[in-house]
Amino acid sequence: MGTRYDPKQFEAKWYSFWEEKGYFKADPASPKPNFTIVIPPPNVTDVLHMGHGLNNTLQDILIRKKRMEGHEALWVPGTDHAGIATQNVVERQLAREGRTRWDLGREAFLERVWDWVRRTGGTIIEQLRALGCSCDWSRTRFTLDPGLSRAVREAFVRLYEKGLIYKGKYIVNWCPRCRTALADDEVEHREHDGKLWYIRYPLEGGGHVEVATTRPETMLGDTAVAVNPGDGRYRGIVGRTAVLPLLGRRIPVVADEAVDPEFGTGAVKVTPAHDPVDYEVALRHGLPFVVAMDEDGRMTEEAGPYRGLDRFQCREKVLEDLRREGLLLKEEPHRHSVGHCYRCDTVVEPYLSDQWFVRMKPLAEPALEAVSEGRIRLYPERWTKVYEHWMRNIKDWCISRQLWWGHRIPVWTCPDCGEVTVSREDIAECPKCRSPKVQQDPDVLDTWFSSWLWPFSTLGWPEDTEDLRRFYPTDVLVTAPEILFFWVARMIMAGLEFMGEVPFHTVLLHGTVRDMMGRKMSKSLGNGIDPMEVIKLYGADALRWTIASGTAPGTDLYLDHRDIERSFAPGRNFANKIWNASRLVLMNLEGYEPEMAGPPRLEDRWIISRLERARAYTEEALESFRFNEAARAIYTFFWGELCDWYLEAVKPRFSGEPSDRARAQRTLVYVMDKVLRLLHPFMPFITEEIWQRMRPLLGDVPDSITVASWPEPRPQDVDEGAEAEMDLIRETVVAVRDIRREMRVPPSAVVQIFVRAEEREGDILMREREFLERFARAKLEQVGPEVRRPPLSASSMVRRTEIFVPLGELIDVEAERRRLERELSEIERRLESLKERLEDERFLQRAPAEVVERERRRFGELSQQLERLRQNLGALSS
RNA sequence: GGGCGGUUAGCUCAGGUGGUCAGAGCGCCUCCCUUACAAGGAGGAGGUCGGCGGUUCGAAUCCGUCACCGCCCA
Repeated sequence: MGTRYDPKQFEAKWYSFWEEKGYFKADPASPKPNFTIVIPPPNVTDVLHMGHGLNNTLQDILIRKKRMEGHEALWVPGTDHAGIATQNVVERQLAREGRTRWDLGREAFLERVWDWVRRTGGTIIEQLRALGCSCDWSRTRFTLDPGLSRAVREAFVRLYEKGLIYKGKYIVNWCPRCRTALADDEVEHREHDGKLWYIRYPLEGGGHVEVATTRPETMLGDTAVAVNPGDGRYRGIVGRTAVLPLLGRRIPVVADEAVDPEFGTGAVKVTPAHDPVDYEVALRHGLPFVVAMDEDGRMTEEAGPYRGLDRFQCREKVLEDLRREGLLLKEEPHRHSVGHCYRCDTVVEPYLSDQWFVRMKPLAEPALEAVSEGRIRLYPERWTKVYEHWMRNIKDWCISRQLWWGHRIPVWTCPDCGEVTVSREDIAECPKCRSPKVQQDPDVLDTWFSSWLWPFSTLGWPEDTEDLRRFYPTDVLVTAPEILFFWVARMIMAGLEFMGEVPFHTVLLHGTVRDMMGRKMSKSLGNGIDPMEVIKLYGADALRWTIASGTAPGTDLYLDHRDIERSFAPGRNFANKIWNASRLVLMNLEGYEPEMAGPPRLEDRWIISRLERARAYTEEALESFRFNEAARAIYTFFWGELCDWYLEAVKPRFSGEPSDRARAQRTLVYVMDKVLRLLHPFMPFITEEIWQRMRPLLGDVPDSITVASWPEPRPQDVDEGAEAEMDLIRETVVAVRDIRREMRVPPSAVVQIFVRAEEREGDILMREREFLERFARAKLEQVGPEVRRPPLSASSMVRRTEIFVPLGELIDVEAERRRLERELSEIERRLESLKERLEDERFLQRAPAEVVERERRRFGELSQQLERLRQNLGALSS
């Protein structure tokens, strides 16, 4: 074994081994209980980023633990076709060649996207392997696979037949760059410093009305001016006719509750085809809809002289013209939020168009109940409220997208007889009039319309497959809260609607990966950390460790992209510690014969007891998704107890008496085996590497730690006596070390120690004398209740035991005095506050008896210590 | 405008149900290349747990309020 941890030597090797052995492959016929996770499918366009690293590390920890616990563990991997994102990538490539998708035509374009997907779409899947993810790759799915496409059709047709899908002309969010509609939640609102312009609209028959707007270009589509019916200022003009400046269109003044009298002048322009609120107003008042802007964000015929202008150019031109005509009264700074396309960041335009919708209310109700009744639980719990609020206020879901890449809407229209056919299978002729001219709707479905089926479409739905029967519902869904509505909520609806059962019982919502400035890591900001680079430099285990120990429930993970050493070295250092501790153990296991082992010594009982406590804590923390606390429990046990104390304690025994040596070896093998198992879900590679080296000594165990059993509770291992005794030894050692350091005793010098102790403590110290002497670099001269303080000695107290270290010339009386005085004042301080409390009648009456008792005991101990300290301080002067 | 989260050591963060909980890692300082590990060992300094008010015998921990930061929804 090399002296340094070098993950490159073994990570790839073990991953191949696991795959070859088929450990990640779930068997639907197995008698074990299930544990299933479906991966939040990354976009095919994605390369692994830290967000994936976080998301998938957590899933892998859960799935590996359950696998070790003897579950039939299935983690279904796959990717999402990501309609807009993927299409954008290829469109950008085309743009570089000076072409558009229309130049190629639908078929050739799709060919090209498929080409690209086939070439690079698998990248992230390979990268997940490097991370150590134990997915069942034989079940890898893609949302455009034939099976999943069938699922989409089935879902669409069923909803259509139930009357839950309809087509209609509505105002939708339109991205003029992507040339498609977006769902409400695909729009990102951002505060923007804009302006509010005040424009004068003349009234027929004299007078005028002033309106305020943030989007003056839309006035070209105005069909009314509206005021609030309760607004006295405008009572007189309701019902009159205004003349739209620039175009001369005659438009009525109407009164509508939707108008906020506080906004601007209290009178607003109404643009029904380009504003969702105005759209509603128009319906109420029977106003016409004038589409002044087209799907590219250019002005239409209706805009008259502005026809053909881009919306932003048009705004400038309109303002200029109004100014010239003296109709632009003023402009003032105005902060408001502007919607942007979540894929390309273009400013979104409300746009009136024909779209397909899903009626959400009927789907949302059972999904809301499932969470409210606790059939699905969200962690952290606070998300429950967010979920419920959204579900109660749900709006219909616009599912059509004017894209080419995606599932084509399975609706055909016959131009001859007008028949509309919705079908699971493609049709070539109209089922009613046999016309071969039937045409399929050109639009595709929102990507989420396929991913909301993911927990069961990946298992074979709508076929009644063995996998589906066996593995649905899944258990835990691990994802980021950002897609709680996009995805999680809709999966719950789909699961209930199509499977009649919730898709998972637990949703684990983790944080976001951010940089040190709190910004979300993203490629566009250039603040990302490439997980592959981290793996190369520090190993996948180090990466996973950093993630796990940095992930408190629901909190964001902050990483420094400018100093990745700082972020990941701790994980690498821990791995190195594990590596070297294992080397020590393995180097000393020669001639290991467990049957020869003699009785356990104090440290043996102690470390086994501590192991059990660490095990219990880890278990509890993991079951409640407190990954960071589980990681910390293992870390402190391994480093702070096993390495710092136990390994040091047993070293001499390697060359000692054979039965004692065998006992030490046996304990080491036992502890290492167990702690490696506890660590395995976090650091699968290094634990496998070391476990394999120990395996010949472990007896009848599986071929891999991946399928070794998860450590079970062993309450009988907890040994409070051993823990208390070890504490005494450890504290005594620390006390002597303190004195050595304060008195600048050379590290190599051996000091003498005299201990005044009660019989019980004295016996322990005598029994563990070798141990104590080696750790403290000291010689234990005298122990007993009557031991006197030798002259020229430094002293210290461990509970009721006093330790004296005679120093002869080495003693620095002043330093010792300072040391004792420091201790003294600390004890006085604590005594003072204890005294206050114990003199407080109300405390004595109302605090639980055990608390009072504990404080009394503490007070007694401290008083005694104080007394001794004072004596020692006094002795110092003499 | 509504909702949620955060504000704890120089930095990044932990601290399930209120009573040794004032912690970890990194950084800093001192000493040590002791044959598992210098990616290490032994120690140390450093915080009135954002402000104010309240509940309580007792609050970093519960409640209210304010300030700043961030997120979500409209």
